[in-house]
Amino acid sequence: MTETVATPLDENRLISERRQKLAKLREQGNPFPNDFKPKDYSALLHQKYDAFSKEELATMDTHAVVAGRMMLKRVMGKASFATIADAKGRIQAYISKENIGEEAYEAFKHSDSGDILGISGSLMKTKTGELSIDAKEVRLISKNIRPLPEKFHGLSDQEQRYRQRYLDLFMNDESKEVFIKRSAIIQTIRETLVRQDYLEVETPMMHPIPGGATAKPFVTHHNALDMALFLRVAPELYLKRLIVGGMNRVFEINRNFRNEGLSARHNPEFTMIELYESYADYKRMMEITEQIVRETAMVSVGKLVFDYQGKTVDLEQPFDRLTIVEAILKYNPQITSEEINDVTFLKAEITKLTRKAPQTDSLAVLQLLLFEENTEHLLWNPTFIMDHPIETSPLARQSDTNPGITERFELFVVGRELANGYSELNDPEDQAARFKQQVEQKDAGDEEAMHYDSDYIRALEYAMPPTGGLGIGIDRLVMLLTDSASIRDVIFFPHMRPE
RNA sequence: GGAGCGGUAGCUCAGCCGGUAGAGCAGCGGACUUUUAAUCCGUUGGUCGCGAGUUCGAAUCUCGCCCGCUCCA
Repeated sequence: MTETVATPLDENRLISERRQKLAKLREQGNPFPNDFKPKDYSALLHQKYDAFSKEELATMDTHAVVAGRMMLKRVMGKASFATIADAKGRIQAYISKENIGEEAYEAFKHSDSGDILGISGSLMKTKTGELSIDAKEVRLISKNIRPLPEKFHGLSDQEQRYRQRYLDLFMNDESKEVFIKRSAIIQTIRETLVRQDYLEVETPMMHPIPGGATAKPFVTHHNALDMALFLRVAPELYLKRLIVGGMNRVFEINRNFRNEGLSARHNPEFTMIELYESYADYKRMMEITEQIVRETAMVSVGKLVFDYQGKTVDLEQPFDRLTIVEAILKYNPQITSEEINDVTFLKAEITKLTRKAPQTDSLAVLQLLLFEENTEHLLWNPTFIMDHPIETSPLARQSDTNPGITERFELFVVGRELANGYSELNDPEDQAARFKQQVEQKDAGDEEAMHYDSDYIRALEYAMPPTGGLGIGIDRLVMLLTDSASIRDVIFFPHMRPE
């Protein structure tokens, strides 16, 4: 397309050798032709023909046409073997001078690993029984001018795997497998919800008022309107406007953006599913969470009891349901039921663990802080934690029986938060008061506190049906179900500092 | 933000009690018509992450910076 050669990133001798080869190929024709149409996938050929013997194959009509990247090449004089990788696997090609002609064979000998080749011929078995295409035609489809990583050890440099994901994908089958599973997991969630009469929707990614989660947003600027816009930290407030509008069951699978640090569990943009169901509550949301986790596990792992990072996770048993207080007591037997309700004790304990004194006197908030410090990381098998304090749950409905507590849960698996759900707050006056509290916190210097969203209050004033809402971190779910240690292993292009 | 580990040929790695860089694979040339990381012979290839310092001499020691990984906040 373009004639100008951009500054090469890392031009070296091996590349310039191949550029010369490419120049020669250009003299003989187009090294990037687009008239070769593969008709077969390697994996399907294996499925179809692996069972036949060498002799049976010889009598059958087995013509096949494949295209793919040459991963390995073994030249032995007048005959060669090449391993061709296509989208669904690998197949070996037997390429002999006798069958493809002197000129084509010479050209093949000068091909490089990483070249994309088109091969047609009939299926045969070698004397060791490997199904191979006995090539009648071998064509260069697309010339590779960069040397491939080592054929035995492959590409193992983590940094390069993330920065050059395409290399990782064709060099490491396990990596490709993770992303295929990721897609299947998302597809399964869609199907599960659509089957239950949910509608998939899209709401703005750019918000004039950031909201829906306590998090620091990214800011950008709209030139024509000359105003600040925030990349969304959550779609929640827009999805609930749709509930007000009478869309009974909605979900959205999309990106959220949070302006915080990077880690093995955090990428600045990450994928969440949020769903809202009218006339449901947080208990129904716990049920649907269990259903989604189990169905996606069956699709990607194939079973409900499996290992994550060398330790068994059991998704088969009903997920444990504990209040924050129950969880602390269960996992910290040295703490008594008197101490757990003693503000002075809680403050001292938290100060000991975090080396700084908590800024609150609220019993429920102190219990939550202690939970985060000494219990959260211990919750290996799936556990719903319930009864979150009203102060830290500004969008959740207050308990009818337990003032100061909301009808909320978080699901923890392998020591990490995986999902968060609640009965939604649909009382516009209560919501307005909660927003005001958030604004006070923001004014006091809390960068993560929410803004007052008067348009959202207006929406609630038109009456929102009682609603259950749920958010599941897709990246973390995929990590769990693909045994991935880092979020970077389940995101194609994780955020990296510039090279 | 802090601590630890790492960055050496295209890739995977060795060398690190200082003496001016090595292997395997890949590449190039040659032999070879059933290989499987093919084999055999020959051969090319390096700002040792970047910058300063110590030293007669630094991949190696010291300091600063950059990038990555892990853990912690």
